Amino acid sequence: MFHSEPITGRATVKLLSDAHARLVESAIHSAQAAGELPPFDIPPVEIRPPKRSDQGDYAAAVALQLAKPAGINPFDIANIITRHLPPADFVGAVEVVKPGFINFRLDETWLKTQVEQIIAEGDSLFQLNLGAGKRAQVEFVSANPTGPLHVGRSRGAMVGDTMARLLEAAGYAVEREYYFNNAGKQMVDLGNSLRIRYLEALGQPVEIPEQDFYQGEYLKDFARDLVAEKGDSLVGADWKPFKEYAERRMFDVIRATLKRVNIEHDIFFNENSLYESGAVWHTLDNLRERGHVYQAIRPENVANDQPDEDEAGKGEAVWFRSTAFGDEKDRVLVKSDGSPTYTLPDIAYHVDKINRGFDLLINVLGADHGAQHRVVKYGIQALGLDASKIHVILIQLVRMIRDGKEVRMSTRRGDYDTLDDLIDQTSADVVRYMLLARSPDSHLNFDLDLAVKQSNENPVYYIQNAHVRCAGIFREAEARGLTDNGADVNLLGADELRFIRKAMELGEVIALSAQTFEPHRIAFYAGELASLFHPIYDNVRALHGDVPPDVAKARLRFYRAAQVVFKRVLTLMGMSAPERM
RNA sequence: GCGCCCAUAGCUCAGUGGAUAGAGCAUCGGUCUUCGGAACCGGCGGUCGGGGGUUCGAAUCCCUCUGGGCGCGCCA
Repeated sequence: MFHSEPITGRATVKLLSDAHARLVESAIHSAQAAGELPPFDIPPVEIRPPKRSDQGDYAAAVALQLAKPAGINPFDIANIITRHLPPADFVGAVEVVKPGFINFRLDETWLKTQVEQIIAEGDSLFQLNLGAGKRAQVEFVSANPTGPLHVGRSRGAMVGDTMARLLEAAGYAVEREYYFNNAGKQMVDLGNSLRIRYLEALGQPVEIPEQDFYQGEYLKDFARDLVAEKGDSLVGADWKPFKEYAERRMFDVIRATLKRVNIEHDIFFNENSLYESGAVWHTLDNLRERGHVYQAIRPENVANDQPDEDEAGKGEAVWFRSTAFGDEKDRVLVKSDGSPTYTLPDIAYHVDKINRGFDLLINVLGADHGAQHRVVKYGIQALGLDASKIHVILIQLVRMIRDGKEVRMSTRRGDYDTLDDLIDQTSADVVRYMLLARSPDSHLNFDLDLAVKQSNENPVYYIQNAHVRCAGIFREAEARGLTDNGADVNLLGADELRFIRKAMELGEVIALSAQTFEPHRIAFYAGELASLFHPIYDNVRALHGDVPPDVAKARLRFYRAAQVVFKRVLTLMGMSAPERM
C-alpha cells in the first residue's frame, strides 16, 4: 500500500524532479483509490525541466504514457492527476496542456527562500545522500612512470577526478586510485635510457639506440642530477639502479603535474604487489578450480586443422575460457614460458578491489583499452564475483589540433605535448575545463590555438567571470559601507528568480552525473548558469542608479547566493573560483 | 572480416522516447563604457549522414547502408 508522506520544501528538497515525481505518483495512487483511474502498474514517473520556459519549470509526460494502460485519453488523465496532487510548498501553478502534459511552476515565495538556503549551505551546496554509507573507488590516470603525462592521458585524468568529486557530492565516500606497473620491459628500457644519458652526462661516448629508447629531455635532467648525487659510481651498473631512480623521479613529476590541476590520488597501487602477495597465482588457482582454465597450444574452440605459423616452437599456454562468458575468443593467462600476460594480474587486481569492499568501482580508460576491460569482467564473473559493481568510463581519444592540423603524440619519441607544457601555455583551469566539457563517447579535438587564447572565445573565462563579478560587487559594496545583512529576499524580481530556478537544478545535475557516470554534464551546466547570470548582472544593478536601499540589499543577497553557486560548480570541476581576473 | 565508439548550423559540440532540435565560436548589425566589457541584445544559419522499422510520439530505440576513429598478440 502506497503511503503518501507530506512533502515539504525548505532545507529538505534538493531534487525537485524527484519531488515532483513523488507528487505525481501519489496523485495517481489516490486517483486509482478513488476509482477515477483504473488499476494499472505505474511506470517510473520521469519529470524534468522542459526545454522551453513557457512549458513550466518542471514537466510531466506521464499522462501520455498512461493513455494506453488506462484506456483514457491523456488530457483527461492529466486533469485527474492534477486534481489529486497533494499540496507542496514548492509547487506554484500547475497547468495541463494540449496532448496531456502537466506543467509545474515553482512557487515564487518558496523560490525566494532558497536564496537564503543556498547561502546557508555554502560550500556543501546540494550535498546529496544518494551514496550515503557507500564507498566508491575511481581508478584513473594509471600511466606507467615512463614519462611525463601527455595530453592524451590527461582527458581521463580530468574526467576521473571530476567523477570522483561528483560522487562525493552525491554522498559517496570516494577513493582515488592510480594503478601502475613498474616491472615490465618498458621500465627496463627506461632504466637503460637513463643509463645512457648518465654516461653521456659524464662525457663518455655513447650511442643513442634507434629503438627501445626514451628520448625525452627529462632523462637528461635526471642524468645530470644523478651525476651530481652519485658522481661516476654507477658507471659499471646495469639498468636496475637507473630504473629505480628514474621511476622515483618520474612519479614526483607526475604527482606534481597532477597537483597543478588539483588532482591527488589516495592510493598508488603497484601491480607488482599482486605478485608479492601471491594474489596473481591465487587468482589463477581459483579460476582453475572453477574449471575456466585449460592448458593448450592453441585455443580449444578454433579450427585446429591449420596451425598458425607463429605457433611454431611454442609450448602449451594457460588459457581462460572467456568465450563461455561471451568473449569472441579465449585469452591467454600464462604464456608458454610460464610468465603471465597482463590479463591475469589485471583480473587479480579487480578481485582485490572488490574484496576491499567498495560498492562501486569506476575505471576510467582510454578507448584503446576497450577490449581488455571486458576480459577482466569475464574473469570476475568466472570467479563468482559481482562484476556489476565495476563500471568503465571509456574515453575516446584526444586529437591535438594546431593550425588546423593534427599534432601527433608519442611518449617514446619525445615530441609529445605534455600536460605540463599545456598548463604553462594556458592555465590549469582552462585545461581542466576543455578536457572535461565533452561527452566521453565523443572524440575530442583539443584546439591548442583556442586554449591559448585568453579571449571571450574561451568558455572558461566566461564562467569564471561570473564568480569574479559577484566578488567584485562585494568589494564595491564594502567600499561603500553597504552590506546584505538583514536583506528581505521578497524584494527580488523575476530576473533573479530565473537564475535561482536554474541553480536549483544543480542537485539533479549531480545526481544524474553520478548515476550515469557522465561528469561532462556539470561543465555544460556551468556554461548555462553563466549565460543566465551575465544578463542579470547587466540589468539588475545593486549599487547603481536609483535603486531603493532595501532593494539594493536584497540584490546583494542574491549576488551572495549566486557567488556560492558558482564557487560550488567550479569546485566540482576542480577549477578555481577567482575573485579577480 | 569481426567488435566498440562517432556522424546534429560554416567550425567545435550539447541534447534522460516527449511539445516549435539548442549553445559557443565565426559572420552581419546594435547596446554600452563599467557593481572590473573576458559583458549585453538581435539577425543569418538545420531534409539531426542515407534508407527502412518500432511507437500516440524518434536526433534519441531496432535493422541496414555509407563515411571516420579505436581495438581485434603467448605486448602492456
